[in-house]
Amino acid sequence: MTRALERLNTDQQQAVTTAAAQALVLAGAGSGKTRVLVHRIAWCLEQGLAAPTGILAVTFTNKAAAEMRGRIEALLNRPLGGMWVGTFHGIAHRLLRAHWREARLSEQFQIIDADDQQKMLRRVIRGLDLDEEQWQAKEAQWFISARKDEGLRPDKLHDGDDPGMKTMIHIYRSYQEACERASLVDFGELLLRAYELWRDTPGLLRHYRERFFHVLVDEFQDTNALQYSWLRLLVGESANFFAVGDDDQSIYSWRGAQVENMQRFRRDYPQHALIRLEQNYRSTGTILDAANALISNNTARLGKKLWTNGQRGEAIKLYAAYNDIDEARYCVDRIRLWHDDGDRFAESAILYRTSAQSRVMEDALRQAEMPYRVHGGFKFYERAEVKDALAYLRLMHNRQDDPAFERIINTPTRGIGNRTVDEIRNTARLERLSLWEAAVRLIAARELGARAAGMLGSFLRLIDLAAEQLQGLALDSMLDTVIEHSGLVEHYRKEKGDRGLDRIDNLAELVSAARDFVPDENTEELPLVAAFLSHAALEAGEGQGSEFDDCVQLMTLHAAKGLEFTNVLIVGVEEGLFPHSRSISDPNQLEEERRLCYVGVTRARQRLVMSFAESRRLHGSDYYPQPSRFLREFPSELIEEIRVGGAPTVQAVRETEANGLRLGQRVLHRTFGEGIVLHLEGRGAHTRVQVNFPGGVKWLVAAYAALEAM
DNA sequence: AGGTCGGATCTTTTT
DNA sequence: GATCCGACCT
Repeated sequence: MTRALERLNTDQQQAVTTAAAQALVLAGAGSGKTRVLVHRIAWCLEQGLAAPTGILAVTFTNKAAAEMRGRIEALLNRPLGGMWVGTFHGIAHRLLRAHWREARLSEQFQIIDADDQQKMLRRVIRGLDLDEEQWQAKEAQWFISARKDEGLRPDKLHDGDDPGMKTMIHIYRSYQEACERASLVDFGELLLRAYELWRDTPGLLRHYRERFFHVLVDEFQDTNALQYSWLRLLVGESANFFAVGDDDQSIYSWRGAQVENMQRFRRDYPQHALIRLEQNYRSTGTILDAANALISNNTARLGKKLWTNGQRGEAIKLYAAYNDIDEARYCVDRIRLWHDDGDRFAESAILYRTSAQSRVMEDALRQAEMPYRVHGGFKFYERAEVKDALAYLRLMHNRQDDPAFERIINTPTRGIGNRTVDEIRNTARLERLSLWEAAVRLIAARELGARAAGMLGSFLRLIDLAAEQLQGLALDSMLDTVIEHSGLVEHYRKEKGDRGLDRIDNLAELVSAARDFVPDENTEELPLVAAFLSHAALEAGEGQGSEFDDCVQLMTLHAAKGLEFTNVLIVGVEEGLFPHSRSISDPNQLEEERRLCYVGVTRARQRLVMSFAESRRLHGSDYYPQPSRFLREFPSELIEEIRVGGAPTVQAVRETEANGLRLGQRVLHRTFGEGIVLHLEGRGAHTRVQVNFPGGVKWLVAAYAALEAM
């Protein structure tokens, strides 16, 4: 009996055994999507359709890649044996390392994270003598990343006689030149280079096409234009392409993901098999009915309806809180009851739309002395002190690494001031040199004051000398040496409060991370230092440990995708917050918010609680939001409303609507013209409406404004 | 060179 | 309300 088909339902078996070269699996939440992918691989191997070396499996997150790797090995009961399993970025990185010459990269190239990228852009913008108010690094970063995700280089862009666009393109070009000079590659660049590598090197493409005849992609709905082109290039017309995804869980369009890739796949591969996995093994019937009803309000879906053989389960609880603090208290009470009934804390998750909402929850949890863990937020390798120490290592590894140079030139402070650094920057820009080279030249040319030259010289010597001492050391001793020579520990010791001590602890943690570091199969060919630096950039690492402790789980709805919990509480289900005010006026963004809600609802196995507050403190002032429109999209028989104070019920909101006003509705005003309703506040004669008119956003009292519905 | 103060900003953030 | 940034002061 084949292991590949063990414990699969008929739809899953159909997907796993499909004879079609290209298959698109529409896998609903909780329908066993990763399972199907893993079993598909086992099937191909068992049937002799592929050798391990012929398989490439791609996902988005390191976590998902690690899980996939583990599950494949467990199912096959042996190591991967030459299979490539990784994230898009990890695989792209592996290709670029293997073919750095063809990719026109330096052998020493390093990866910069979003933070370094932004700093670099700030420098570029300054160097171009542009007004930093008008040309913000953040916006330029967004622009450049978006263009790279579309596969566009500066010379492929047209300014359309728009001076703003012209400048943006100019910034893009200058930034790219700066990266090349410093041998640096940002996240988008990894993908774009890897794509161009294949596109422009036919021999290489042929090699990989012959090798990877089986390409499998998880979370296909999250691919961007470039990732799709890259896959398409590899697969060509005839290779096996197994894509698993769920259009209803597409929640990353704001960072370039294109659900349209699912339709594109269907057009590009007319012979494909389309398989739906609709049987859900996770949630109760009640939860699935709610999820189905909610998502049916979206248009342009590929269509899918989840069902289960399981139990109906409890009604969904909807708590109308007096305010955000009351909401948090309710959540804590609720979790306490579940815990008393025997659920572990870790089986309960609190999900929210924005990270800012975690604070009130944390306060309540701490007060109740309930253990909790906040997911997301600061990652280990993103901490300033860790990046400082790594910057030393990076600069010793590659003197052209400008962001590393900038980061540590005066950290810890060593008497090299802004004037000197500016001088170096200018020289670097004018002479097209790296900062390091510019510094060397300035000293040689005696163009600096004696004091500055002395300080700078000793900094350069410090790096050179330490770099020499590192030769032949083990990775953790290297970091130990670097940390010692840099004087970082002394530097942080001076910082007041416990913060400095935390930082020193983290440096020690970095050394032990280096000691325990084992490259995965995507980086094992590299020198250990390079592998470690790449690892630090590509895998920022979770924040604080405690992963195995029994804690209540707190995270944003985005971060919850792919996870499941016995008990889920979705809080702040209010207009303006969820859906977020920034998404309300755009129908596409609104649908994405609804998908986000769908993702949240389908995380729950047994029990789902949603809540909204009558008033909420946000950005330091009080808001009086309406319950979210999403709440009205759930069939009322599935919901049990819980009300303590005088909070408005969803029923009351339905009455307000009966007055003819609805959120998102087009209305006509005698003097302001046509607009869209953004907010509703209060009830009956006191109803106030916020409307987005062409002339700006206005608050009106509904009773007087005589708005006409359109 | 480093500290302090005022002002602007405040969605989500796989890599 | 918190944080991040830049300008200004010491």
